[in-house]
This record gives sequence, C-alpha cells and structure tokens, in this order.
Amino acid sequence: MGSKERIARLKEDTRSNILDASLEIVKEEGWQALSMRKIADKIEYTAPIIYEYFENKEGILLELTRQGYVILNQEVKKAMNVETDAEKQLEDMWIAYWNFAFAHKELYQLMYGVEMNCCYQKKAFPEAVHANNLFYNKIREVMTAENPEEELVCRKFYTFWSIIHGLISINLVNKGRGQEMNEQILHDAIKGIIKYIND
Amino acid sequence: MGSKERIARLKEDTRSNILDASLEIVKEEGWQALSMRKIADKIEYTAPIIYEYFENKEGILLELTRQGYVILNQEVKKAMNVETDAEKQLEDMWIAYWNFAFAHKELYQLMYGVEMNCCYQKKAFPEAVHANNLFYNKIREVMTAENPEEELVCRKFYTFWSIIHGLISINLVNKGRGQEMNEQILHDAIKGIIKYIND
DNA sequence: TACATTTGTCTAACACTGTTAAATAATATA
DNA sequence: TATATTATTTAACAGTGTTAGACAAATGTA
Repeated sequence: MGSKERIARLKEDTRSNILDASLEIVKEEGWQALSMRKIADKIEYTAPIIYEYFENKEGILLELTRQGYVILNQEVKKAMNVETDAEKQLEDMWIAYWNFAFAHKELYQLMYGVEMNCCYQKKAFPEAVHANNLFYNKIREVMTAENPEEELVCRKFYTFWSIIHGLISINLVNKGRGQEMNEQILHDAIKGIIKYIND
Repeated sequence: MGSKERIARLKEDTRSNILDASLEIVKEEGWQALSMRKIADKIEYTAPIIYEYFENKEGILLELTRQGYVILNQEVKKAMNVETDAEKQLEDMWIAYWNFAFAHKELYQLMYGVEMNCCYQKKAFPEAVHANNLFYNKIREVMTAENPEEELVCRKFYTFWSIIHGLISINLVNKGRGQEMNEQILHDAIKGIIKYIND
C-alpha cells in the first residue's frame, strides 16, 4: 500500500521531468524546436508516454504558462513587501514584472504571445527603418531644444513606440477591453507623452 | 521578344497570387494553418512550384513583412500631411500606426512577432487574474480619490501594462537598444505614469 | 518539318511533426 | 506459478517543409 504512494511520487516526478525537459529544450533551441520526440529523448522514454501525463502538447504549454504566472505572482508579491510607501511599492512591483520577463524570457513569451524567433534581420529592411525614421524625425521636430541629444530623441521614440505597441499587442492577444477604452487610453497616452516630451 | 515580357508578367502574377493566397489563408485560419500545400491548392498548382518563386516558406513571410512596412509607411506619411502643427502631426501619425495594426492584424502580427492563436483561455487562469489584481489593487491604493471609478483604475492599469509590456516585447523581439537605455525608459515611464495618475 | 533544348510542372520521396491503436514487456495480485 | 494490471514501445496515420528526378510543353535551331 505504501508502494502506491511511492509510485504516485515517481509518476509526479516524470511529469515534472517532462516540464523541465521542455523548458530546457526551449531555452536551448527556441519554442519552434520543441517536439514531443525531443522531450521523450530527454527524459529517456518514447513519445507516446507523454500522453499519459498530458492530454497533448498544448497541455504541456498550458501547464508551463500556469507555472509562469505562479512565479510572476511570487516575484510581484515579494517586491510589494519591501517598501511601505504605496507609490514606491507600485514602482517596485512593475520593476519586478520587468525583471521576471527577462529572467524567464521563454515563459514570458509563452504567457503573453511574444515571438522572438523569426526576426533574423527584419530590422535590416529599408522599409522598416524608413517607418521608424518618420516618427524619429517628427519627434525631433517637436522637441523645443535646438539640437536635442540623439539619445534623448531615441528614448522618446521608444517610449512612444512601447506604449502603443504594448496596447496593440495586448488587444490582439487578449482581445482587450472594448474599443472605446482603448482609444481613450491611446489618446491619453499620446497626449501625455507629447506634453511630457519637453521636460 | 514581346512574349518574353508577357511571360515575365505572368510569372509576376503567380508570384503575387502566392502572396495573396497566403494572406487569405492566414485571415481565414491563422498563421499556424498556413502550409505550402494549402497555398498551392489555392493557386491551383502543386507545392514544389512555389519554390520557383520563393526560396522557401520563410521567403514568403519575409516578403509579406516587407509589404506590411510599405503599407505602414504610406499610412503614416499620409497622416503626417493632414495638419500643419508638428504636435498634431505626431499624434496623427501614431493614430495611423494604431489603425494600421488593426486594419492589417495579420501583417502587424508578422512584422512585430505578436502571436494571437494559442490563448483560448489563458485569461481564465486564476493565477493570471491574481497577478493582474495585485497591480489593480495597488493602483487603486495610490489613487488619491476615496472611491476612484473602476473604469479609471482599469485605464491606469492598462496604461501601465501597455508601456511595460510593449517595452519588454520590443526588447525580446528586436533585441533592443542596450540595457542602460531600457532601464532609463522604464524608470521614466513608471515615474511619469505614477505622477500622471492623479490628474 | 524534324530535332534539340530549354522551360514549366508534377510525382515521389525524405525527414520531420503531433497523435493514436495495438502489441509487448514488466509488474502486481491471486 | 498463473492471471490480471500496468507500463512502455512499436507501428502507423496524416500532416508538415523541402528536394530530386521524371515528364510534358514550349521554344529555338537546322
């Protein structure tokens, strides 16, 4: 009867091994390289037994996503309990969020649908550079300083781009909150940053 | 001799057909459903001839990405030439960027690595909701109003989340500009929004 | 017109993918 | 030891991207 528990523990072990192996493969070769047979190889089994532990490949990804949120929660909670001032707490929490994203790139990717594979040179596209330059130049024009430092223009550009791209991404992935609120946020953000641009 | 050009025109036609068919499939079934054989079916050929027009599947995606940037450039440029005031121009340009993203969701996805397939319920994860609530509550706490309208708290939360997620995404996908500038932007943005939170 | 050459297109195959059913090996139960 | 149960594997299916070789159609050449 005690062996029942031992076996259950072993089963739990290989389940955990599957998840670990998956993440290891992804860290080494990226998400697109993750295959059932590769996972099986790593845990020294054949592919079909994975289906004893997970419904399918998506099941593995879902569990990894869940684990990602668990870690994120821990980190954010931990960061929240350092300072006492609420504003400082909020700042620390977002920084914890940021740090989580880079400490667990693969999980963040999975959780929020951020691909990072297929962009060998997309940046080398003259067309892509051109699009950026349009904004870049206009921002420089808006800045009141005669010759604003290039680094400052760059920062402003990325601030703009980040918030707008972020808002778009969240909406495309999460289907977002209705269009009215989005446009409200969008306009607020743009106006806010433009105001903020010369301080 | 004239037939040479006619044939070249025909070849250019099927090349364009391949791109159109691809985009059509993606709009109907999503990026993960795009396959060479499906494209071939749509243009009434067999798969191997596609390789006469594109090096491989990635080549098709690259060309579609390029086309995306061309359209984006047009839209932004058009938006830039409506008003005369530089600040208003900048605002219009970002709104054009926003509109492009939703008018050409599939292209935007491809250009900036935004997955939108595998999120059936990720939002239903209690763990995911929990992470959001931590921020949600803290923002409410920071807001000076006794009982800030829920809709306002929500907007602030999405503004925060957008800029930070956007900054992260851009860095994960584009490898970004060095870490120093990122942290500069991050801190600026967070402090700026916190300041902006009670106006 | 007759042959040769290039061009266009397809068939068949390879190595891979996720997934399932059936056969086998290992274990526990009687 | 014989039986029943569980663990694991083999074999297969349908799909993927991609390539080589066969075949047909059009072209150029004599």
